[in-house]
Amino acid sequence: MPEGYDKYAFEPFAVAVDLAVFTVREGLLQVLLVERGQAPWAGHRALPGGFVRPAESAESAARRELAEETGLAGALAEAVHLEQLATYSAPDRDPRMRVVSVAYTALVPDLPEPRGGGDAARADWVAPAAAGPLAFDHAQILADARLRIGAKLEYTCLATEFCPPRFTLGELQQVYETVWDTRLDRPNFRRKVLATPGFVEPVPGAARLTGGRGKPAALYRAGPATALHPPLLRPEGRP
Amino acid sequence: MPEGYDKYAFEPFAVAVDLAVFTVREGLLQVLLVERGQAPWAGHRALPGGFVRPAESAESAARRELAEETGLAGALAEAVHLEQLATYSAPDRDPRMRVVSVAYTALVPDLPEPRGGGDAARADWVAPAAAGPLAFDHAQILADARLRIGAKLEYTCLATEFCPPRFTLGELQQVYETVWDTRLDRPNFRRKVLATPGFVEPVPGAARLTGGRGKPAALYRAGPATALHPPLLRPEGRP
DNA sequence: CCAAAAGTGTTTTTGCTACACCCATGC
DNA sequence: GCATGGGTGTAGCAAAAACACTTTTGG
Repeated sequence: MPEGYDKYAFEPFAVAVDLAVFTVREGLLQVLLVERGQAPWAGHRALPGGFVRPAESAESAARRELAEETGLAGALAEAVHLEQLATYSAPDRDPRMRVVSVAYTALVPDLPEPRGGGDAARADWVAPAAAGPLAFDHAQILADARLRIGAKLEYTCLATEFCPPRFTLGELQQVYETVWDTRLDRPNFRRKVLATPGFVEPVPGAARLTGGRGKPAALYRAGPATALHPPLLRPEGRP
Repeated sequence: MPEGYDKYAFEPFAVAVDLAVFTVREGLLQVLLVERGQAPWAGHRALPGGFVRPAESAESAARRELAEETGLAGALAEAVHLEQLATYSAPDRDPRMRVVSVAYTALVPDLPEPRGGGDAARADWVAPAAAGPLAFDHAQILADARLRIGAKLEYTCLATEFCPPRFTLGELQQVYETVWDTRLDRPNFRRKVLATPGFVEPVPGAARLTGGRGKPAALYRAGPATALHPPLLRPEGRP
């Protein structure tokens, strides 16, 4: 680009962010979706998102939108795991103008009801299978995000992001079982998790909690580790 | 965005692609870099790249730039492994205007000399450590790309992308050793690779080849598999 | 007492590591 | 012959799968 380049010479690009915010609720992996009130794709569900402002990065925009859509307070919103997924740039993905969208994946624990914020009518937790046709290329983004999460559970400590600050190993196992849609052997799962230094730490004050009937479970919190060595492979070769 | 939104109201964004093209040459992992002839960052090396045109996607732009910079013919350029890495969007990453860059990673076998094409003076293969300070945030992009490649060798069949169409298991092992900067046990490596269905296939016509002295090695080609189950973990916990 | 969920122990199997060893070629 | 790189065999160890079993709660 030469010095005297005219930055207004071309049809301009807009840069947006789209968010795939996941949680585990009622034994299902659910995603936060908004209902579009206006054309195009009026009446369809869509991923929450918005445009990147002139002075902010895509990551900042994503975190701002996340706070708006989930209604989380600032300090809480900053603790949420947010990760860039991919960028979608097909020339015709938005009929209004050329929009390049940077998609992010966020993982949150089971929150109180989401607040519909910003320009979107309301935001709801929906199981991806029951979402119906999505606006734009959001079905593709959602599918990519789902694949990525499943893969990352294998070799990172990401699963704890779905859990509240204090959780039981049973809850953690349910996260894996929900995301992978498999059953895991409890004794073996337990050993694997506890054998990985820094994955989870026991809460020292002998605290316990019961999820109904059954023996009370010990409480853990997320540890400082971020990677899982060796990985926790999902059973895949077996029926 | 309301219907009557003025697409020219804001300072426009430009969308670019940057390419981290890797190869394994002379026992080193090398990357394709161009030398910048003009400000900003004149005289510094940079990743090859360019702007996304109004009618193309970022992926198309990346493939176009790849063909231009490497001088590969069309059919060959399409076979090259090209993968989106991440998008870099810090507001001040380019002093001229707001540029959001979608970075791609490409893996190519040891090619004949690269051709300097397009607006860049010339392109050269350089070992990342010997590249000197890079323009813009390209050092960050390069570091991210390097990490990603190392990780992907563990659980994908990507290593074959560094090899010519017909290769020996010794060459494949050298790819791993070069990227990971470790030594691997030949018998065990061999077994792992051959035990993974679809990773490599023997070239049936008992073809062989010698890289100098020593026993001639059997030739293989890349198989249809794309993932590695179980993964080929790099020795990391051991001295 | 029974069901349900947490937690412990044990056996079997698998896969990986680390070597030792043979084969074919150039010098 | 000998150095060099390709290819095969094998013993030992360690992790993981499968499953039996005990513990502690609610009804």
